[in-house]
Amino acid sequence: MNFLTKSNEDYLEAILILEEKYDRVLSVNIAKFLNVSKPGVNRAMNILKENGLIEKTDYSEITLTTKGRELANQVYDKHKTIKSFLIQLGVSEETAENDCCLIEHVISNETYEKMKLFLKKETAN
Amino acid sequence: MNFLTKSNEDYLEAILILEEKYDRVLSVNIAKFLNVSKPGVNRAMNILKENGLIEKTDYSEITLTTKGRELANQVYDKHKTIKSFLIQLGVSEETAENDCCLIEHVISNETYEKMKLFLKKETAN
DNA sequence: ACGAAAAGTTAACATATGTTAACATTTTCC
DNA sequence: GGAAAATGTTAACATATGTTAACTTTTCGT
Repeated sequence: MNFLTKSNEDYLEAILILEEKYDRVLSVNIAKFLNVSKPGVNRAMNILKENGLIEKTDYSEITLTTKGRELANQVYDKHKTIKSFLIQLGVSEETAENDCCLIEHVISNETYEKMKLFLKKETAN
Repeated sequence: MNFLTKSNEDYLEAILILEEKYDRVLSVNIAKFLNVSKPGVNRAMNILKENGLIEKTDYSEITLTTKGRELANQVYDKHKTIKSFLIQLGVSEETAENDCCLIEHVISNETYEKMKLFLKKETAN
């Protein structure tokens, strides 16, 4: 799907989620949201920036570029779809949330498509 | 489920699979099977040995201990169940094989149980 | 506006995992 | 039995990712 590592995909996704929730996104918010250290966030932001996915200067807040927002949305959509799929399977909301974070990084597009198909069928009833 | 990393779980599983197929398991077979280098196998074997999961001396073949075999079977069972689940979902055999290798390392027990339940229901028809 | 608190950065370190190159040992086969 | 091939090991390196400690910059409150 893209050129980011799992970890950086998570950072990117977190920015989108936090942006929807608050007016601006600070490193410290990402750190708290993902339960990682501030230097961890800092390094990830540099990588996202190098890849043209966010805009940021030293000590500034973080904003998604158009490209970054698109990619983040793709990742987040996948996240939400897999979560719904797991819930449909009978998994609890909490576990679904945890597991989908991990599954979203490893499954093929084919499996992802089949999950969407399954959801469509089940929801039709 | 256990104390091994994903990677070492893969190495352990590979030993079980190769053991079923051939009379004895050599490092080079594992390297070919997993598509990794010989030093990679060597290091992993040392870790498995330290954890009492395999028996091996320098330059010797590799055998699973009772504990190692049990754990390998647990991992492999999970592998096979997830693969069946994906195939039941409509995923191709090849993709199912690839994806289950990755999924098996990340899903919770709860999700795993739901997959088994789903399979049981579907197979009942 | 200034000092304290909060946030961000940098440097140094740790671990997991993969690699290649070089070397050691074992196996195979004439 | 000895040389060549196969296999195994070690060392050195690379990358991804997380950490803590120390420092810098910004923000906030009075």
